[in-house]
Amino acid sequence: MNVFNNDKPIYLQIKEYIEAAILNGDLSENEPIPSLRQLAKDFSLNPITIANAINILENDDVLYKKRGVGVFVQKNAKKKIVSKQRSEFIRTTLPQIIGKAKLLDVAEESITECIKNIYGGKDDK
Amino acid sequence: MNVFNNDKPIYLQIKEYIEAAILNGDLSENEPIPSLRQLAKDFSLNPITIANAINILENDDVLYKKRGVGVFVQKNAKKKIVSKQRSEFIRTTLPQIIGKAKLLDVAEESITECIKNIYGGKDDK
Amino acid sequence: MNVFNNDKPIYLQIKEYIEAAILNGDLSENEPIPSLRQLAKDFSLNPITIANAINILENDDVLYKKRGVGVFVQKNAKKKIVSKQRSEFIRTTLPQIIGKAKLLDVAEESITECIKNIYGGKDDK
Amino acid sequence: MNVFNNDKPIYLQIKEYIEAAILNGDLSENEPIPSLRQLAKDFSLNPITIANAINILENDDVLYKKRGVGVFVQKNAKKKIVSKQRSEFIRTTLPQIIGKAKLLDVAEESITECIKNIYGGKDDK
DNA sequence: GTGGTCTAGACCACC
DNA sequence: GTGGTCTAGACCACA
Repeated sequence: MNVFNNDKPIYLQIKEYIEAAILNGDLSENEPIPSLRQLAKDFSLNPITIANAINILENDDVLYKKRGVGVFVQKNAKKKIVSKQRSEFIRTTLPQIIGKAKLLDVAEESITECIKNIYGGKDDK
Repeated sequence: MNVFNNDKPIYLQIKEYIEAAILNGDLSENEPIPSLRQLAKDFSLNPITIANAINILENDDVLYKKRGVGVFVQKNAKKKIVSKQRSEFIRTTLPQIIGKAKLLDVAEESITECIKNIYGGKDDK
Repeated sequence: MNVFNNDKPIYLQIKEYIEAAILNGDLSENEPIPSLRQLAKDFSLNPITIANAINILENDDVLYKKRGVGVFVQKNAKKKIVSKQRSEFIRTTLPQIIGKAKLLDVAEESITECIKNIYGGKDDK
Repeated sequence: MNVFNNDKPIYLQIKEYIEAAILNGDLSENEPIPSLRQLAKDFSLNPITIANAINILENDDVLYKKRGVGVFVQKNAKKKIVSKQRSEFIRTTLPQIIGKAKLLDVAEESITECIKNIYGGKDDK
């Protein structure tokens, strides 16, 4: 019935959904996104909930609005999203996780091994 | 002004704070932790919030209460915390995070550097 | 991306743009202004929005239309605009703004400097 | 019936009301402001409308929230409000107004005289 | 058609 | 008690 995770506000999930759509190219720069009401209908949500998500992305310089016309994807939106998430990740998530690892006595090698597995072998890329 | 992250319930942050204090040895097994009121004062929090965190840890068998005396760290509390969390951490959290790092194009070196910073030199401790 | 201020209706911004063009001589009396379609194209706007602005200025006796020919600047348009606005400006807007400046502790010099910048040297024009 | 100006969104008027209350000392730094629901009742507004205003001020670093406790005035809120409004004023309003004055052929002296009147004589302060 | 704002009323987690 | 979120439905200005 509900595609949304109950642990997070829906508007944040919508925000992430839009970001993902931009990142994978479903929404192109300088192109309009579906109208607020359309999205609300698609997700069976109140338009305000959608507006909430869009306003955050407008603040983040990922979307812009044209009065009476619609909502558009900013130029370089992709770059902005990635760089914002990356800096946030390096500043906050990463030290937090590594700190927890240390507290849990996770061997340094366990982590580096995990990195190697995921980042691929020497000439994987 | 506020040492707490507004995205997480404060009682969970208190719980994690106490766990961390046990893991890194600030709180020793069979020793009392600071009184509920003391903690509440230290963090400028409602005692109920502290009690909430303590009750969870009592349920987890990490703390135990002596009526009229105080709250104590269980024997083997460290082991309990670690064993409860480490395997899941290595199995789930770690790959998830490293995966996200790769998605965000975080340089492998950024991660290893962070590890060095937190884990410190080999005989740091 | 967007030359327009989102806080004001675009048609008002267009109206002010045309008035300014008349005041500073870019549009001369009894001469035609660019066609509605041209303006719409120039600003990437819906022609209706332009028409809206023009209609207001027609009502104000600043522009007049010749059917099938175009839109023209009225004789004495400049005078009309100025007389309509100047006395009110000096009587109301100016003291209001200077009052606000004082409230905000804006240095008197900041204002006089701004005046110099915009009014230019005495024989600037 | 309605103390609010219909030309502006109510939530902006509430925002300005709170800012004014901070500026004139009715709300002190590090002190809580009336609860969202109280304000809603006082103004006969929907709590969401109040929340809207408060969220903007939180973003502006003028207010901060404590979960389940209330909303508080930031340290230096006064300074922040003034400096923000001042820079905005100097950057935007001032050049706009002076520009309009020039278009309207307002004599430079009319402006400087107005400034003198409002900023006071030489040793007014 | 578009987005912006507001209401009334509800339920939630948290302190 | 606090703020956070969501709905359903309404009315507005604007393009």
